[in-house]
Amino acid sequence: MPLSIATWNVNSIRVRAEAVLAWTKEHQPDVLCLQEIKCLDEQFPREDFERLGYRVETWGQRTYNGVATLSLSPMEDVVRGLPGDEGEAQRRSIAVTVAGLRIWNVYVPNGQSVGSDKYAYKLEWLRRLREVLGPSPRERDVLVCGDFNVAPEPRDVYDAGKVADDVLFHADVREALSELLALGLVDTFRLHHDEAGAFSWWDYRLNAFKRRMGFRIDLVLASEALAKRCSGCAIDVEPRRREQPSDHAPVTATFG
DNA sequence: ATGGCCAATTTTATTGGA
Repeated sequence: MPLSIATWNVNSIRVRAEAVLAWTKEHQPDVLCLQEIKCLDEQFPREDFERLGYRVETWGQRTYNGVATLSLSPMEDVVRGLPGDEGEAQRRSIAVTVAGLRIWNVYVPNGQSVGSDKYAYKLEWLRRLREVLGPSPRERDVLVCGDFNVAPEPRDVYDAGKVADDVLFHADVREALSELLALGLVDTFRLHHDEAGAFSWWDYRLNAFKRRMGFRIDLVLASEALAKRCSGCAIDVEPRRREQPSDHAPVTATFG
């Protein structure tokens, strides 16, 4: 049975509720992973999505971060956060199981600037994600999707020379992403597209979207067994063209 | 030229994002 999984950093669900609801109604992904909901669990517009047939699991926080996973089918074994999170930790991940498929929804830290404390936290967070996934991608069907805040390769940024020291493309974070992939995960977009210039995020400043100055940092990673059944992966840039958009575009992968 | 925009809160500035 075909299954579609979408991931979208919405940059505040309260500002974007109408746009996200319209997109969800139009595309009806089986599972929708949202990042940067920027609200408490009780502020999430749960009922609006339930009216579209979705179950809703949130891991929100005030002001920053926050993730939510929505599913047309029941979700089991919901795990909020990562091992090692402190009591007041940033809320950046939620894992659920849908039809036997383990789905991690992640919002990897941005890192602010190379060499900063936040950059160290980004690398440490990626290490903890790798540890919690452990050998699972080789043992079962696993998806890890979300905003990774890392562009994997030169063809995933608008100008690899210009952004070599960018916090989204620096060698250190790309190495950390490589180590995650080495667990047995596949970047599903690259199963179906070889071209450069396909991006999922554009800075609000600099007129970056119109100038095609983007990064592909929103990814759907699939365990190798699952990747064999991946029938497509696409970035939908339409929502980014509209009024008051998120700075990220949604990415949808489908499995046969 | 190293900034510009956007969202939330601490709101007429500041912080963080990416």
